[in-house]
Amino acid sequence: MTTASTDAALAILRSHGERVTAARRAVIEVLQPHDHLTADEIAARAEAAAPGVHRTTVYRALATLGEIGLIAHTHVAGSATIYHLTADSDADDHHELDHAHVQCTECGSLFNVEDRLLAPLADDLERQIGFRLDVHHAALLGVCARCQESVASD
Amino acid sequence: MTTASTDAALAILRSHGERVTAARRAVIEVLQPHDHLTADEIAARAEAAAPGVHRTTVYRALATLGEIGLIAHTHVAGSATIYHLTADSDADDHHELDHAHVQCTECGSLFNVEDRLLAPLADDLERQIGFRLDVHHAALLGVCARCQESVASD
DNA sequence: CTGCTTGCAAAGTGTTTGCAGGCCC
DNA sequence: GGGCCTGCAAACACTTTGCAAGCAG
Repeated sequence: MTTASTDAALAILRSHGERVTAARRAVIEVLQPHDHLTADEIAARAEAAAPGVHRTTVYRALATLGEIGLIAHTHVAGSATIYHLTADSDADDHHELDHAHVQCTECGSLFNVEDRLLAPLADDLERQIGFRLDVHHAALLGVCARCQESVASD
Repeated sequence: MTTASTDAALAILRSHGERVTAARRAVIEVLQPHDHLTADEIAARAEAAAPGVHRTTVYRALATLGEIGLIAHTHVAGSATIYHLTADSDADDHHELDHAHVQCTECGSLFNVEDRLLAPLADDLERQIGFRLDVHHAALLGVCARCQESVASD
């Protein structure tokens, strides 16, 4: 399950003139089953596939893979950025539909929002100020259903 | 220009059982003319009104004023949170319409987006998953018109 | 072999916390 | 005066950078 799509991703890596290393392979493999991991979580789990991978290396691998477009990241308010594979990186494409993230400022939970819901907004922005919105790049904030009884803060 | 609305804000502060101090007054005054300041920028400018105000104190003042609802903040990707007064805090209410922020991942520029554009999305989220969106709380990311010729990164 | 990648250490942001003293009410 | 606020120092979480050694191609 991992190997097939991982190899596809590595092939893309190579085709961009980048070297295939244990660290980069580990990062991709770790992201396969888990979509919302922080750099530290990735580093921790990568230990299994590539003992000794340093957090620094994970950050650098994430940057490289991100430039190529194999992975993307989402900024979440007040805590670590989360990373995920893009559809491109997954040969099997058994991926769920692309989605944006909304985060509850109370409990921190992340929810997925279908891109479709954000399309009208993106269109408006493009038309009005020429701004090309990337709906995946930052989490939208608010309060989830479960937390709406409690008071608000951050 | 500052004094009138500042006093109104301070009255609200007092009415919440909080003490009115030089540091808190300075934070409010500094935010009056400038809407998008980071904690550090606020601390730097507050020096004028209240010499010696420490960054730490600014953070604590911002937290307190935020809990009361006099100010709000917006998380921007990869850099410092920006703070602004809320409509409540401004007696004169000569405020521009409330707006959300979109940020260019290339040049870092911030743009305002009328809340109106985000209303349909907020409604959808509320209906579908009971999530109450706070459109002001995090900046949306994308690429501005001027930067769209260049390549992308972050 | 050439030089892209890595590991380590250290620095860099942005923000928070512990504690003693100071000021608002 | 009592206790909330402040200043200072230090710690904190996350991320980046410099440099010598290592491995991919």
